[in-house]
Amino acid sequence: MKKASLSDIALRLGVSKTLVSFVLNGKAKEYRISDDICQRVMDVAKELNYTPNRIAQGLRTGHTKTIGLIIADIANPFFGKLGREIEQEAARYGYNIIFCSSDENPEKSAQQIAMLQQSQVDGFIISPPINSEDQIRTLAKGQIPFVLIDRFFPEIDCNHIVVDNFDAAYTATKHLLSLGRRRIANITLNLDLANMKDRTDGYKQALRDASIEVDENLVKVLPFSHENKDVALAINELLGKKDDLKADAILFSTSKIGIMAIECISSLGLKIPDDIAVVSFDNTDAYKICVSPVTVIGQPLKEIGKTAMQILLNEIKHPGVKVKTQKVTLKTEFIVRKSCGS
Amino acid sequence: MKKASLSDIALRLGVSKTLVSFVLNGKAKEYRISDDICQRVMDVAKELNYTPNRIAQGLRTGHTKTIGLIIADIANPFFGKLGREIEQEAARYGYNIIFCSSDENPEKSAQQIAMLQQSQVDGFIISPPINSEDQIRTLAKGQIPFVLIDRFFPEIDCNHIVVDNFDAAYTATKHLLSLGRRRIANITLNLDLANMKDRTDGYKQALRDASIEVDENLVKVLPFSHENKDVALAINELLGKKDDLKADAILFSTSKIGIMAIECISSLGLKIPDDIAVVSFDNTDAYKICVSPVTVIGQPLKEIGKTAMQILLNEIKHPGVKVKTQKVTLKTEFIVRKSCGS
DNA sequence: CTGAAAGCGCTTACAG
DNA sequence: CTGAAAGCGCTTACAG
Repeated sequence: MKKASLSDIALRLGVSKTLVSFVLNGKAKEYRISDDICQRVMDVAKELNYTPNRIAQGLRTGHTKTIGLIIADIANPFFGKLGREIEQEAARYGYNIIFCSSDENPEKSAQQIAMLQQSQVDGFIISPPINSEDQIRTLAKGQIPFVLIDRFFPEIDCNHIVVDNFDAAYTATKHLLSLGRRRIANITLNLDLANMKDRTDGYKQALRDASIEVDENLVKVLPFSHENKDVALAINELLGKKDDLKADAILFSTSKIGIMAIECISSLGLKIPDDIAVVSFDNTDAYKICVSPVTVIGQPLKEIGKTAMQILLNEIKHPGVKVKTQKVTLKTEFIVRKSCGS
Repeated sequence: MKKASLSDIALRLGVSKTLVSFVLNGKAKEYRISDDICQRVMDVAKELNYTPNRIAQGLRTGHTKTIGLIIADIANPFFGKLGREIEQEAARYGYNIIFCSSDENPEKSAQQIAMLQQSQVDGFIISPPINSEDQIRTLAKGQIPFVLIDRFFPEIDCNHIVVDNFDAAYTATKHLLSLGRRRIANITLNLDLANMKDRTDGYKQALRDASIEVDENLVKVLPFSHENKDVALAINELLGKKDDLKADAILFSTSKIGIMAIECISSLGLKIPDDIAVVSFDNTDAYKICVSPVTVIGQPLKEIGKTAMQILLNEIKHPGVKVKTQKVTLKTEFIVRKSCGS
């Protein structure tokens, strides 16, 4: 049994599709359609189990009520939680989310953007990989609203909502310093990524402000597709040295790194915080039940997701009107647990 | 600057849309279109930066190349990882995924199914909440292919792909028994959910097979929306008793429960596995860095996701032909770590 | 080999 | 108050 369409209802009632459309879209009073006919349309619609074809609506009206979300990896709890917040906010306004995991790969994200454009999404929320500047620039020239999250490109003028990464890393590093740690390391990802760079910059600045020279050997940069062995190598280089060359604390720039690193540290038989203090970005669940619960920099995921959707929906509502680009920087929350000692 | 359409190309070249459509869809040789014209169409398409409107294609052809995914919560790493596998497999065939988190709420899932139907998805992958039997039954009567994952309704004949929950729980419980544990508890979710029921059933059977009477006081059933306090209450009831009434081991039926429970156990100052042995469903990252790395029942997420998509795509490819419903049960992997002692 | 035409299911000026 | 008609951008019989 095929789905009922507008004309099925119209035919049945001997009225025009126009009428049916008006009634079903709540424009009955606007067009002063008689209560009688109005009621009959509704009745038949219910009887036929009518439900509008959004694809047809989309073709006609030009908006599909779906938005495209491109993040690094939906399996990463950080992005999963962010996705959830975005979904929730979107649902409140009847929008659907198509998600795409880019794996921080600009070729993939380019292809995903193209695909989503073909699908006529009404807007994008993107966590752009490195080397995707051109894609974003092209997007900025186009008509489809979008907002960047988690990172952005300082040189591109467009909506974005990020977190004060510099400040967060600075705070975390100072915390470590205040507890007497001096050989503080940082394990991070490709520094071409603005957020990662800011984190490492904040870390370095805190050291300098404490008159400690930055030792580049203590900054380990991992590839995006890092696996346990990459992390293990970094940990070995950091901790497998003589006492006065060894790191006595580590700042992890992502929780994915942190989890792998802690697993590695434990397997080496080292104790946190006694042998090594540890602090990490992202308040992931794993850190709560860790050998030594991890002191973290928590990000306001709810606020990021909600704000991103709000900005997007606002632009979708008012196409053409060039509102000021929204550049939002949110504060993080520093949560002290036991992994830094006391 | 508006997006170029088929007719823009046709107009420019003074040919018909038909022709352009044929060329761009790789049917040039099938319709023996001259190489010359073929080339010119391609050139103009590139020049105009043409890209097909999938929404229009969808309206015309009846398939949108998008599939709807309904799971409990994309922020839950279990579903996040599953979503990732599904996305990956879907992408290989040019399909997009719209995801919806139902929160195990049947009203929400009903609404999401309706929404996705209106969006003309080509198929569904659903992890159905309790009390959604009617929705699934209705779906089964309809034309849109779908496959259930993680749980299913034994009385409804439809595609599903699940894991041998009974066997997994049985194995885990036997493991605990073999290590001398006798007062083994189980913390689970609403047992109306088939997978949860199977887990608890497997647990009970293992006890019976070891001639141990099942003590219903040791089975704690939490609401779906459980929070720390709910888990804390269960833990207190299990461990806050006199020695011979106290549980000496717990099987967690989900990792979400497990993580909360372990956090709670730690905060009580109890040691795993000395004070209490612990084993859990789902090999989540958190368990690897846990106070005492947790022995788990790992699910074959990759295979679940991949198989589900395969079944779905196959049905989409062959509409109408009523293939046999696919009912797949996969094996789990029992991974022994330190949380049960030795 | 190529084109005119219909139609997917809707919305929305326009006309009366 | 109501309807005929156009059109969103495509695909696909059908005809020549």
